[in-house]
Amino acid sequence: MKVSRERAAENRERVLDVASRLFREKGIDGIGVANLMKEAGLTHGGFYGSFASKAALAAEACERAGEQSVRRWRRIIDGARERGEDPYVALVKAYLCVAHRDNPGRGCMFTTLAAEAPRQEPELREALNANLHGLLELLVEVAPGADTAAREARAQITLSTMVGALMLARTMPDAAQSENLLATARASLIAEHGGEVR
Amino acid sequence: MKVSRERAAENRERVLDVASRLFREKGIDGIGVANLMKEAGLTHGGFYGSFASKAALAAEACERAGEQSVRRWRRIIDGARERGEDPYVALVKAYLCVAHRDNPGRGCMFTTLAAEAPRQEPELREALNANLHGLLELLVEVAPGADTAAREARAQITLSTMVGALMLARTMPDAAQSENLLATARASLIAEHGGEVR
DNA sequence: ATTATCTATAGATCTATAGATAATGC
DNA sequence: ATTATCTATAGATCTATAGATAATGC
Repeated sequence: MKVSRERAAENRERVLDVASRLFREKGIDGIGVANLMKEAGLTHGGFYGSFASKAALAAEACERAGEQSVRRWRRIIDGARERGEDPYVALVKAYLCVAHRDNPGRGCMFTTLAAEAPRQEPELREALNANLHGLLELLVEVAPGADTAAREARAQITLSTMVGALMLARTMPDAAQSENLLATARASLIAEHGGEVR
Repeated sequence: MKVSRERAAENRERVLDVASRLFREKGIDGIGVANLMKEAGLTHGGFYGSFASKAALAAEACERAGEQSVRRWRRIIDGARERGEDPYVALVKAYLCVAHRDNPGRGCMFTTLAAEAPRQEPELREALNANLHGLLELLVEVAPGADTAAREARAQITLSTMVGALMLARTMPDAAQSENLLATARASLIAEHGGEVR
């Protein structure tokens, strides 16, 4: 049951897309090649025609997830500017929301894969590091602060707070408490806007 | 080769201690019962005399890690007060340091196990939630803020920032950048002390 | 006699590969 | 003829259990 070259390329893309979601949802050790391929509508053995190994797929899936993440942040920034809104506030609101908390498979890699990254291949760790610098760069562009140094510091702190708050919000079984934590972090980061706390 | 009842209890404790370290270092799926027992100086089969299952061990190891973490924070707070230092500042400095970054096996569970907790048994998730509330309680006690509500908010934000910053610091392969991020987060949280930013 | 621990193994799962199959693309 | 995908399987590893062993503790 061979398919056209074009269809084969589509299949490879679909495997990558499924992998980037399932690795975030279940962890890299939490999903096997066979089940991953089944989810993409293909069989186990076909995998090794498109990828050298599971580790190579994981690294490529993380690269892709990181690039998508940066593009998404870019769109949020541009969209906010077009509407005359503050892009920093828009980013914080988009990150610290219930939909992001409840969809780890499509969300920020740091909250789902950073803890296991040190045990993975260098290529995967590099993908995470590239994503980290990509997001920090965008944050420096929009973060409040008098000079570049202040904005760089603000970017690091904001990303740290957002990553931590999302993870803690996912830890809380009580929905009201979880939403309260998200709201508190959101309010605090947005209050920093303009460089002073009211 | 049977051992005394007392020695058997010691052995069980050692397995728990090894597990609480190795699970944090390698993830719960990252270390098997056989290797874990070998690390504790026992054989694979002996495990099931002390624990009902690997999942039961994981939950108990997390409970223990959480309790140790809370006791450690308590000691830092009490020690700082005895020396006339600010306990909030002492906690932030102890958490956001290079030694903690480089020793995930003995450090905060949220940075190592929170991402895989949703896929584990309810008992383990409950252990993480209990730890979260235990640490927040201590932070509310020492955090800056005019009233209880302000201190509760400050506690949630500080813990979020610390957890996120430690994870991002572990992601950076460049040691100088990583230490810079830790220092920035530390300075920012400590600057909040007293309730205002200078 | 009881029981903590050991050896050995069943059964499941996982990554990767070998060889077969059948449709594409020259 | 080439090649994308499939079936089948090798070899490793993992959890859990069964039965043996030997020291403890009545």
